[in-house]
Amino acid sequence: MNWTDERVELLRKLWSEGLSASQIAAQLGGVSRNAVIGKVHRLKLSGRGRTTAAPARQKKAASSGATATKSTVRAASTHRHVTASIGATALQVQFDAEPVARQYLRPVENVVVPISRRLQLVELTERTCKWPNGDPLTEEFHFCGNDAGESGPYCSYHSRVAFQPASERRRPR
DNA sequence: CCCTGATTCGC
DNA sequence: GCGAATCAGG
Repeated sequence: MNWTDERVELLRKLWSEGLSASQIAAQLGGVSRNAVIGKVHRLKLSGRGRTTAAPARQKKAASSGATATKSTVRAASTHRHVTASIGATALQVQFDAEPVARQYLRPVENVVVPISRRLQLVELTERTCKWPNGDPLTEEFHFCGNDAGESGPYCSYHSRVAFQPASERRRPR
């Protein structure tokens, strides 16, 4: 892959939008994050507000079933578009509009999908949750992307949804 | 360990 | 100019 004007332009755009080098590399395709960083420097584009950083970590996969409660309860509040940026990683984290909307229709336990990192297919790694959200034919489509550990393809939440034992299955009715 | 950007240096 | 290897840090 060579740096065509278009690719450089896209690089400039994404970099200015605050995406990390690895994410930009993923979207450009054919280049490593190092390649992106190197190019950024050569273009003298470094430093965009927040310098050095790596606070994009959604820790705690929970070791016992107790932890799961937290996220479920929290999201139940309101559907404010909490545009939380995780440090330098300007991932636009928001609550899924659809799932939250159903909340008032059925105030049952575990109905809300936890925060999604809204990753594109190319951004998935071996450790990101591959639970798909939305219609694959629309722009809205994305993957959960939260930490999936190494025990499976999904995060703790989606693992429970996907591999729900028949005994625990509550008939949605 | 995961990830982040920064620098170096052989190609 | 390019980018893998390496460094420094959260």
